[in-house]
Amino acid sequence: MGEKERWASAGAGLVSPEAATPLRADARRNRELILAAADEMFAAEGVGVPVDEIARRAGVGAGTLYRHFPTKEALFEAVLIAHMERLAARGRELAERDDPGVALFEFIESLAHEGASKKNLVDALSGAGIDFKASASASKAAVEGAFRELLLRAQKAGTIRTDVTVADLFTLVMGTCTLANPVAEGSQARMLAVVCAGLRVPG
Amino acid sequence: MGEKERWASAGAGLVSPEAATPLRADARRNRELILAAADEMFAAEGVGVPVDEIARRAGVGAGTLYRHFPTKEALFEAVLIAHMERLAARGRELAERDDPGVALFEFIESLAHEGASKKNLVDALSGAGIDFKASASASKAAVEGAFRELLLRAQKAGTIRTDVTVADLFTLVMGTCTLANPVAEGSQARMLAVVCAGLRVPG
DNA sequence: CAATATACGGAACGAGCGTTCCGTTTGTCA
DNA sequence: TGACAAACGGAACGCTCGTTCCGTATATTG
Repeated sequence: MGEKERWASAGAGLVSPEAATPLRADARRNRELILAAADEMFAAEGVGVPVDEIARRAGVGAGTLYRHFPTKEALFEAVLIAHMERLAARGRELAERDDPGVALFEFIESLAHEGASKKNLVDALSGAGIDFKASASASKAAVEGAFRELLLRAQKAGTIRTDVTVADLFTLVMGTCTLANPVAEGSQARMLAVVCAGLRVPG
Repeated sequence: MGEKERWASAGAGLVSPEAATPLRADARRNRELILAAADEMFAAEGVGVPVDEIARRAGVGAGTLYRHFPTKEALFEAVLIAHMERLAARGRELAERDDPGVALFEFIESLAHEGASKKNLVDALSGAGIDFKASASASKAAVEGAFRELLLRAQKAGTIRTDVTVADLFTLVMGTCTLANPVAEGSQARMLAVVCAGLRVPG
């Protein structure tokens, strides 16, 4: 009774209007704790972390976690959506900039920064074995849309070579994140420098 | 007894001299079938494939598989070593070339080609959560050594910017492989073009 | 403060998968 | 060809992990 629907709207996050019955205070607090814990754990250990561990980290029982997110995948999606919405917002903000070239480069940097050591986000954005449904794919589309506009503008301005696609860039930038271990200091910066240099129109 | 030792030398593959007791004919044949099946399955489905499925694909029982490779990880390692040895050989071959720049670019292409749609190799080479022991890390070192020499020569020749490291390049190139789905035709080629362009010394 | 729906915790269940065990088959060698 | 070690197949075991269930606790409302 009504629980499925609450889940659905909760999954959509900031997008939909508030659910019919507002959550009880402790429930809302726990929901946030779970999301925060999941974000950290997924980022640190990958999607393989046991659900119980996330629950423990959040200081709640497994049952509580499942009350809020009916499935591990749903939890994962909720975490991703938060990241993607932040990214999309950043993209829209950069679209206002004057120089399309530096706007694109700054977005690329944000992308890399957000994705660093978050293999989940990386996999999700590059589409590796993760199939989105409904709200999640909408968020992904928002990110891609913002990125596409930035790229197009920079290409029209003559700063960027015209043969690369949004998907190419996604993969390239995300690739620099898959190995974000603190091993090599400045490694990611150097890689991004190479990519950005390679993007400029030759000559 | 003596089985552990046979495993050890079998794991080292082409490197060590032949084991004391030569394998029976059917055993040798099955070993090859298992390796071939594992290579295909790992490449297609990732390291998550059940061992039983590999055994079935190879047309043997699970027990047989475990007789040859005492652990799933051992099987995985054996597959990887084969790939790495091929790569290292290619690197040594290219080190003979006249133009250090094109030699490096050709090696990068080989690397990308070998790694395409083989997430296992990608993860292994970039060091993502896979810890090698003994022979495997030797193979990895061989690949890295060959790569390092090619890079150094090209940098000395003034073709390649001097701030990038072998590790950077590994990550960058492997990044172009993580999404090798047949979605975008020519995507990998374009990405490699960007990377190679970015590697050249500016000006 | 009492009544009640809401939410909680954690034990228990079941599926999937790596690994082992053992009775049976087959290659090898005299 | 007969005997024996080597190798085989696949059922069975145990562990991990996602998910469910239910008795208990607590926020909310009048």
